[in-house]
Amino acid sequence: MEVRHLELLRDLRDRGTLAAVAEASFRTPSALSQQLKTAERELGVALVEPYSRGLRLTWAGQILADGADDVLTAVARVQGRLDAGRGAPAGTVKIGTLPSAGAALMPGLFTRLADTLIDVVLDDFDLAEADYAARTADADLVIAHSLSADVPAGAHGLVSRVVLREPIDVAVPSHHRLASRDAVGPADVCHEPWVAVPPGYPFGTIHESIEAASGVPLNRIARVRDNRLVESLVEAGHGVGLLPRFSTPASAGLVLLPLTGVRATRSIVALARRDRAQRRAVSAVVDLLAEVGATLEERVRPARTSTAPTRTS
Amino acid sequence: MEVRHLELLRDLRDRGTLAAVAEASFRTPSALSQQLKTAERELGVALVEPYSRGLRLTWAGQILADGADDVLTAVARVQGRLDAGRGAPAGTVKIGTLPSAGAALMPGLFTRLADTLIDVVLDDFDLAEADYAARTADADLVIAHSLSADVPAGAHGLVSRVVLREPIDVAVPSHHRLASRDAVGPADVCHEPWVAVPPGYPFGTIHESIEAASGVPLNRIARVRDNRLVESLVEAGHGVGLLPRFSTPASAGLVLLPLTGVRATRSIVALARRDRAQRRAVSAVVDLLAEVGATLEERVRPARTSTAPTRTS
DNA sequence: CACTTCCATGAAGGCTCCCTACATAGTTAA
DNA sequence: TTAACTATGTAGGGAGCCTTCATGGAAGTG
Repeated sequence: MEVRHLELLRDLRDRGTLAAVAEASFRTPSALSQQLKTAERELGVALVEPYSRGLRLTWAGQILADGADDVLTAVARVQGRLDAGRGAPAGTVKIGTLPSAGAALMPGLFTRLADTLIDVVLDDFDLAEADYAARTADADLVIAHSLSADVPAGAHGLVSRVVLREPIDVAVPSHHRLASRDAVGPADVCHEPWVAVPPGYPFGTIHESIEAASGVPLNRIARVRDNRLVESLVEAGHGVGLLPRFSTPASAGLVLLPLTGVRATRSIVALARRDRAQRRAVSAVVDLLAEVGATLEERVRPARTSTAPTRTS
Repeated sequence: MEVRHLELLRDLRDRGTLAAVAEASFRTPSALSQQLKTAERELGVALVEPYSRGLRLTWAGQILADGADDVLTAVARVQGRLDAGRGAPAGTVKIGTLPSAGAALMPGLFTRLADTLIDVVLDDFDLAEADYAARTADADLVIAHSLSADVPAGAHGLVSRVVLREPIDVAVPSHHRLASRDAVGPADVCHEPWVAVPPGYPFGTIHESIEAASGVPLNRIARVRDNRLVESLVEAGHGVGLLPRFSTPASAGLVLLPLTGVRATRSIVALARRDRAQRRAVSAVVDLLAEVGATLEERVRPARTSTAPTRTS
């Protein structure tokens, strides 16, 4: 039983096809196919079977793929202990993030990393909530979000940590009749024209909650994905929209109002595969992200406290 | 970090010198030396340092050697799960045993293995109690014994299981004045001539306990290791001796008497390295050994119950 | 102190095995 | 049917592991 084979089966389970694994590991499908054959010959069991255009793991293949998680985690743990004995964490951490959370967190992270030996390579992608988990195959750390729970869908078996709980506010133009309010509820905003999102996209559930709470179907004048686009439409007075509080830059043209009466918070979560999370540099970055997140929550909340008393839970 | 390197460091830790590891793995010391160099280059840390004639692990080497235990155990666990899914356990199990316990256990084990797919390769050696643990590097399973506790000295980090608790009896010639007794105490036997063991050998502690309990120094007419030799000297009427109850064949010439008043029991223990213990065939053999042990304990105890009531604890 | 023995290490070369390149065959969708 | 995707098989190059042989240091022995 060779670790190389275990790793291949894990990657095959995670990426689905041999071709995808080959591309990710800079090898040819042929090499991997031969490796599978070798593993099957050595173990005397079928590990994969043809399925549709590609392959599917047999029961034995699944056992080995799952076992690979344990083995590779154990290896990573040893590496972590070695690093710990050697001094400060170092190395390169590959981070993939959803853009808005990255905008809120990365500046603070980069500041904190300045006097460490850790380098960060940053990638960003805008995906459906359930698709972020799969990106942990490529990146050491994936910054995802979840609107319903504290751990996004599909993150089973991954290490996850909430680094920030971010309120989703209602954005209105600064000359709007509601602009001077401290907060708004569903009844206040249900008759406004809305800059909404395409079906299935993250904030959609909040739009639906407003409809459910007020009993009024929203007038969606636009369905866009990009938050900067939402901002510009709202600023121009075409309607109101939903925007995450910390990721939205202060702007003269619009005002963010806390939304009460419906759940309007998203959890920003750092996801990592178990083995990658064992790396000392990776766990250090997660700690720093949580620190940045706490700073953001602190910095904004007291600002409102000065004008109006807040309910501290 | 390659598993091959971890394994090498573990073996080096367990066997002491590169030459010993080389011999055990059918390679040359040169190959291993080069492998160590490669590992040090890849990790950027010194793993070994010259010490006396040989090598010594550095702190980093120790971390990796200990980590190897975890990693290789995880690998073995996967193998075990695979075997479990495949049906009956199979393969070859290498057993090393102390001779007397082997004599008691192996016949029953071989009987039970007859209709399985498991093969056993048997080796035997007579060692000091603390030296059995080291043999787990060579054999999958080591049958050792412990007179003081349930786990022999030096067995830290190994899987151990008591398969049999064996009383150590006083052997007297069949025409001896005590031969008709049901049991004897220190005061009964302290004035007899004794066939004893060399200093440091297993049963020595029991001889000393008899001296301590009776206050009489024993008259040791001989100091021998081999139990068959003890038997023949006792049968010939030269003195009395200590013999393990189950490992001593029924013989017309001598009688075994339970020894009361001092601790006179040894634990027969199956030892295995954590990774080897994960193999399905190995754990199956351990189960069978425990079964054989239970049978031995059962078969002998009720026999005495019929003549004299026993204290069941 | 010389001799022996047991360590580890280094250079040179063979050999195994892994990967790439290229060709082939099966499956799905347009 | 064609195109695009999958996996698989064969042939060949190359990296890396191991062996052989030689060297040097450390400990024990006469």
